[in-house]
Amino acid sequence: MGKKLTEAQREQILEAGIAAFAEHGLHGAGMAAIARDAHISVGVLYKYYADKEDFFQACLRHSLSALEEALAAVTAREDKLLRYAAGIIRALGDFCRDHPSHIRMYHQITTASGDRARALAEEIEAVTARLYTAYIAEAQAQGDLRRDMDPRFFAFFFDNLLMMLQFSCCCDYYRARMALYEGEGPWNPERMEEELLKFLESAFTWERTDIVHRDER
Amino acid sequence: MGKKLTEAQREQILEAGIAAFAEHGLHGAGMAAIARDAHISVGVLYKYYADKEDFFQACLRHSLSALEEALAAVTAREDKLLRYAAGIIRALGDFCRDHPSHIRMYHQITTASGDRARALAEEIEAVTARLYTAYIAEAQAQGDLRRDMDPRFFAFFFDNLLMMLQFSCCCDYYRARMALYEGEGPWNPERMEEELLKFLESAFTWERTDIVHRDER
DNA sequence: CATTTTCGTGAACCAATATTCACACTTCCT
DNA sequence: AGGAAGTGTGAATATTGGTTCACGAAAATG
Repeated sequence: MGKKLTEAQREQILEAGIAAFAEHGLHGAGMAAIARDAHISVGVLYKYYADKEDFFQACLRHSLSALEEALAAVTAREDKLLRYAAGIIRALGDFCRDHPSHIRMYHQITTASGDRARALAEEIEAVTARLYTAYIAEAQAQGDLRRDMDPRFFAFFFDNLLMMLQFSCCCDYYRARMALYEGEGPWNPERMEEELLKFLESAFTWERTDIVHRDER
Repeated sequence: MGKKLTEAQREQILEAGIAAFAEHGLHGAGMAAIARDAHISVGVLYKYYADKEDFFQACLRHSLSALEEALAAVTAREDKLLRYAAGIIRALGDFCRDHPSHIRMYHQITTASGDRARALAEEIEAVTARLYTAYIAEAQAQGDLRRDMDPRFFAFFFDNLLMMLQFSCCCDYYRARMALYEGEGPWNPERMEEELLKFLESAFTWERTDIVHRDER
């Protein structure tokens, strides 16, 4: 009908794209289905975006800016390592609840290969990687972190746990997998955050000494 | 032409399928390409397997039996928790080196959704989930594990770290991501295993007490 | 108000690919 | 050896899905 698209519609298109890429993968998502979900025609997708790849890039940038915003708030606020970790965990948990399909899309992206994978990893992970590494190195210098480990490994393991937390929250496969560990007593998000913090606290601070050791039974 | 397939050829077909599913995903892998890689015609795929789904299931079962074998050896051998953890880490590291495409295929599988995801998670993860949970609960009863945390969470976090380790070893995206943490000094597998064990050891054994605490600066 | 430009539409086109099937070659049986 | 049964082949078929484009409707222009 010729009327120009509103800002809300453009947003709707990107969200429809994210949902589709999240559900069916970069290759599996269909442009026709995306257009239908966004209540526009396929033609308009190709007016605004050169092709499927270009559209996907737009969806990704749209999502990343929301994520960066959520994390920046925590980084500005906290300075003690464990409080920082707690803040990040909380912020990511909220993001999972607000935008589950974004997380699912990130997960789909991890199946890329070759140069494509490198470029995407750089774009998506560079922010948090540098953020965590700098923070953790600083904490070690301040004495808030054990000194017998390379801080880069800490940042890496920390991020590994956070990624799995997000996937376990949003992706069907990882949800089903988590259910296997839950058994009869299901976990709630608060409980999960609390236990992960306990786990991290000891991994962060405890150092093996020759004085402290348990019986060798 | 017309000669019956040898056992080696049947193996070759399954490996070609695994490589294809690993590279392009369940949906993206093409039967024609699989046949070409396995040096057989498409027709034979449909003689041995009803359809693509059936063939995929055969590939999965083939791979899972190899994985179970690798893990069973460790479970039978070790009984002390940290030695067990070290054995599992080592065994999975070896498996990654020997069969990287199998790990990549597992990763692709995690993008499934709905009932499919549940069924696959059950099939793939149930073995390790039960294994780790039982082992860790036992270790806690024996006093090898801190008592202030639910053992199920330990098993879960432990497996989370192991999954990420495997993906970081085999999948392009996760390799690129790990490189961001490595910086200029790349890590070798031994170093990684060692650092992960240190990380786990403190998380496993350290308990917060009111006596020990650091300055609040 | 007439004309031009911009924008959205969706049927049509085309490339990719899962699946089938008539054929040919091998093996087995008598 | 001769025929029957079994097995692999790959061109042909049908379907799916990305992309294009001629059309019509809305805004902009004068």
